[in-house]
Amino acid sequence: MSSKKPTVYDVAKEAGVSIASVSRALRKPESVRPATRELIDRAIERLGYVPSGSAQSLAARRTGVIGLFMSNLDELDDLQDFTLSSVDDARVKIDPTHHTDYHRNDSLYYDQVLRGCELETWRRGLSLMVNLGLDRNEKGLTQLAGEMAGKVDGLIVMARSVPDSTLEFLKRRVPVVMVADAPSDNEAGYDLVRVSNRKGMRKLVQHLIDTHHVDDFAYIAGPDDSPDNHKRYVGFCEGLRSRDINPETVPIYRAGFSFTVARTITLDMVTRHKIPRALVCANDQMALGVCKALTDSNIRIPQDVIVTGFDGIKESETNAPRITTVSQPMRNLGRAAVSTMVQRLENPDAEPYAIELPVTLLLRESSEGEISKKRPATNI
Amino acid sequence: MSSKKPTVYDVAKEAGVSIASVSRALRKPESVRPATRELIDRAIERLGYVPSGSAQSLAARRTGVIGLFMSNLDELDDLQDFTLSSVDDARVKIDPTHHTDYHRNDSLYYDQVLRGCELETWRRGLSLMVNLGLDRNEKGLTQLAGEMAGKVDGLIVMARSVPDSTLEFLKRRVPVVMVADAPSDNEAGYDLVRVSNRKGMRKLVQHLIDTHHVDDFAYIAGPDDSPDNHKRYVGFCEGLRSRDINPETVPIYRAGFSFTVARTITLDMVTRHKIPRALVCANDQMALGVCKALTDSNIRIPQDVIVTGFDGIKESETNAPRITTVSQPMRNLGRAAVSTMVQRLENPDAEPYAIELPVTLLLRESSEGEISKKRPATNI
DNA sequence: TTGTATGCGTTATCAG
DNA sequence: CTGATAACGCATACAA
Repeated sequence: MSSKKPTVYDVAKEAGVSIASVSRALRKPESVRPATRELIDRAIERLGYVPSGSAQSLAARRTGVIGLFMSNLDELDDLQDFTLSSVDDARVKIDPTHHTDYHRNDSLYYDQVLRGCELETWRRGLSLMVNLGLDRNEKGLTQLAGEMAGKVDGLIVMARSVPDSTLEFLKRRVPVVMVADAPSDNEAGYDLVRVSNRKGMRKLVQHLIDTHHVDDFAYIAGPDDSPDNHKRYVGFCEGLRSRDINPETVPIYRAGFSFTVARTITLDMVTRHKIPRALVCANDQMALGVCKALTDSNIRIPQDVIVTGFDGIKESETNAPRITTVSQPMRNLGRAAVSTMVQRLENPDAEPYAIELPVTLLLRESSEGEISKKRPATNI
Repeated sequence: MSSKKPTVYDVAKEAGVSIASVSRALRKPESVRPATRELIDRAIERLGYVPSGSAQSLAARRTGVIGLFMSNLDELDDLQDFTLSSVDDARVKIDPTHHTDYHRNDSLYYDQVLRGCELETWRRGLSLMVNLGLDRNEKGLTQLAGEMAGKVDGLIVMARSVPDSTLEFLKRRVPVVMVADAPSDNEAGYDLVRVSNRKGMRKLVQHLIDTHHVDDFAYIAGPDDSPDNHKRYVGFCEGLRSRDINPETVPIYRAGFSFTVARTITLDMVTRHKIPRALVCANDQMALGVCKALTDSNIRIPQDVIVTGFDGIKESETNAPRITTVSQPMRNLGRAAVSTMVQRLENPDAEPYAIELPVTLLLRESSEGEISKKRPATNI
């Protein structure tokens, strides 16, 4: 319809005032006489004027946008070229089996954190810009993240989605908040939002020992380069030591956070009759794989073997039996990240923040056996 | 560290060239002599220069950002004020029962569409800006969406997340792509991306009649103001008529897409002994509610009653029995929306697009009974 | 190929 | 309270 987007000039002319007044009427309405304000509002209404975000940002030196950078690479697996076509019919498909495509489960984790970011930015009147960092090489990643950094006031980065060098680069331009556990605590000049991996795992282990008198463990670990994985293992050891069990007596199996690998490993354990009383897994996916293997081998959970996970993904709850796990406050991770970023923006020179969110140990059938049905636990 | 962010001027000075060359070196590297390009690249590197997105957008008259506006209001229910605190411990909770908080299932739908948008914007080198439109009144909504419209090249709007008036307003400023079915086809001046609701439901009904000889239906409908719901019902009727069944003989129950309401309704039907051979639901949540009610009443699915859903959410697959449903290509909805927007931006004066994505009828145990285990169906 | 100058649409500073 | 006017950081047509 209208050929060009109206600008302040158009509005000013239409209202018979100067552009300065228009700007004021929008930003500080009380600083302009009601009569003229009325005039301006009308003009705006008539023209359908909407301020240009770019110009606003440029002049005000802030965008009101916070960036979220995530990687989760498994997306690439099923990223086929997509083109619009006119196919338009309903296909029929007999759906023969349960799709155990657990490989995409961490997407769910990201979704939740993302949702938390959306909520908190919304609540604060900010916008959220989301960018995936997929298959690119480091140079491409840096460039992509750089472009983003140019468009936002601050960047929230999910764990391990960019290499350290890129992070260094980004930090030079905008404040960065990492959502992740970090190798050492006061690592670098960025803020940190994380969960109590260590304490959660420790408490879990102590519970198994105190309540179920477990003294025969095995640990299914994630990838070595994952700080989360590391912290959980540390917590695991702490728990053991606190009850006078030497962690070095406990076998560790590395399954890289993978359902399939965990399953294979467990099947192998079954074959070799080397099954412990409790299998503690560094995440839920692996716990699910372990359960699958055990169930298929007619080994009872938890009567024969106790299985535990970590994260609290949906499947840990829909699985049979439901899996005892340490649930992360994923939504709140996102909200905390945004809140931290806002603080940082308001206070650029403060010391690096490092906030740690509490986790919740969820005791369920995979360790407790039958649980009496009380009222549902509230969850956040 | 560095007090101010470097600009083109800084780079130009550092490299001993003009700002134009710097700009060119970034935009069209081949249009600048390798030697000077090298010079510039070095300077950029040294200064850690990142172009200002705002300035770029302002000068280039495009932002490279696409906006996604969603509403899903159930978020508000659990949106408590969130503040950073130093709570830092692991809580323990006995998790006594399966949380059937199905009320949050459509979040999953949104997540998937969103994910599709992320993928496609990424693939095209664009950015995605996400905004929630929560509890605001119409005026607030319009303002929020308006602000967003000022920051993006185009706006993708999820079904029913803004009132029509707001839509009209937005359309005056940026191209709009709706993700939704629409009451009448060539409704207004915006583009449309939707799925074959009608055809999917029709095919489902025909299958039930042809294969299972069902001649005794009941229909569990969603909210009246949902075009999706409406189209599905139309398809339902078409399917019946195509097999010489008069749709008017089929009772309709309105459950507003709600698990709980559907469950209640079904329990009532059980009490009154008015259970048909097949219960066709307008979405999966309701189908899940129906199943719950039937199972609790010791009624067998599908031997006694066939139950079907629509959407293909995760729970339709993890439920026991798995629910026959018409699955929507949610990811592709997002990707199609972005693709459509890109086309629109390249071709502003084209006729309104209206693309319709095919759905897939997934036959599962809630209608078929035991299904032989073949290889898993591939899903996109 | 490279440099100069102008415009993009707002905000903000100063006078009036 | 209102109106000129100078940034804001970059792209680009035009000149050199």
